[in-house]
Amino acid sequence: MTAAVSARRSQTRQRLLDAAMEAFAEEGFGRTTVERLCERAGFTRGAFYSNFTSLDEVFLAMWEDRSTRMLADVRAALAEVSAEDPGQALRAALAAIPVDDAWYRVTAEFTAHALRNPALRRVMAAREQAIQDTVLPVLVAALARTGRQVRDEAALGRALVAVHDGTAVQVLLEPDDPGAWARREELFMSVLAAYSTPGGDTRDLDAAPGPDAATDLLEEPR
Amino acid sequence: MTAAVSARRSQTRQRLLDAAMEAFAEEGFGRTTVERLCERAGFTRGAFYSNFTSLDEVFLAMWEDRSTRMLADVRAALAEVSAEDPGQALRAALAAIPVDDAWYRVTAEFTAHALRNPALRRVMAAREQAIQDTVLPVLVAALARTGRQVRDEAALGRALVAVHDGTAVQVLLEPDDPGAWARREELFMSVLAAYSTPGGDTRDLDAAPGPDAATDLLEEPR
DNA sequence: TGCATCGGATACGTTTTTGTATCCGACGGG
DNA sequence: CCCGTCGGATACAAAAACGTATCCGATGCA
Repeated sequence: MTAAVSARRSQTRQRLLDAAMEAFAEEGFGRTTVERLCERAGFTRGAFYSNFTSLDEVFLAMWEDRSTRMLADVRAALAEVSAEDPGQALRAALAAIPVDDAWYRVTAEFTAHALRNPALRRVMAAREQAIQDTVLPVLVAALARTGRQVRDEAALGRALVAVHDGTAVQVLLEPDDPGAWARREELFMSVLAAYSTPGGDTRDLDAAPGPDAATDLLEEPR
Repeated sequence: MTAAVSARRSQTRQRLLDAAMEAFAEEGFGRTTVERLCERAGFTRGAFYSNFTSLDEVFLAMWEDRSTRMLADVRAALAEVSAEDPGQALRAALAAIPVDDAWYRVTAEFTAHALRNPALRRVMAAREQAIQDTVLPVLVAALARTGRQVRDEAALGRALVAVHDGTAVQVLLEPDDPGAWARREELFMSVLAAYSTPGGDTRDLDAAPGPDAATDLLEEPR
């Protein structure tokens, strides 16, 4: 009964979600119409309204679907290389979080959308937290293996996400610039270095080098 | 003749552009209709089609208008504090480039749009370059005054822009988190420190500390 | 084999949005 | 003071998008 029939249902639902991803990426969320979305999926509007109630709903469902899948990929990729050095661990994480044209377009619009909707804001914040929770432990462990200690994991996590987002646009906006990728990695490494200290042991925190030290240095020219 | 009459014209044009900014920010570019845009501006569609040919055109014109204005603000703000230390110079620049909710929404969508349109991509790239050209000299000078030298200005410029973009979202997405702003500044300072070396003189570049050093350090655990 | 259910298609009327073609009033020149 | 031009409003027709109400076929169960 519900076994095969519901399988069919979730199949069409998925096809609709996939079509949504395509459509939103190519035409933009706002300019996408229910009709054209259904054309892509090979269904009629009837199917759509049977599975969803609005484009907004699909947007959210699709974004969650995709980013959940992506997070799983990252987890899987990191599980394998977790025993290497920080540079390699970071590169593995970067490789697993693809800098994808289409996905970036969609996420950019979703972000804009989320900035207008508190509920969506929370969804995005939670997702970012999940990404940090996945990536940080591996990175911290790899750093520790080289005798480096992270002082403020939360700050490092946020910094890495910010750098990822910021550099991803640059890379995508200038696909011809070959140096873009190198600069991106360079920045990542710098941040990793700046937010960790060489000491395996916890020395006096206030005196330790790191971001705070940099701030102090720059604040008071001497 | 054309003096007062064209003044009137450019006035309404500007009011339309301002209304576009509002509308795109609140409703999103895609969901904005010519009609509603005109309502905000207090005109009819007639006025719109007399000044523009499509929403896309307005989008571009409006974005260029706003970002040009913003760049002028930055220039003005930096002209005043250029004699201070790097920290203050950076903060001045950050203050002049406002992290504005509405503007961010619009820019996010514009970016997504630009990723689909080569011409717009070039517009955005040029704008980023202009921002870097405005901010970097001041920053480099301020750093030099404290005896610090920037090794790769282009790389630093890109890094700063990336960090700005990346942290701006975070700050906006979590307006309640008081630590967000502090973390943002911390990251900026770290980058500034990582991309400059303490030597006022140019030593052997390959041996100097900095991003490359960090990369090397992390790549080969020892 | 017949029946009930469920997923999706079809068909329909309605509302929005669009773009243009035409009109009106104001302002500048003679 | 009258005329021409220009900016914007009005009016109109066409098209697009919507959401629902209804129908049809397939699948699962008795």
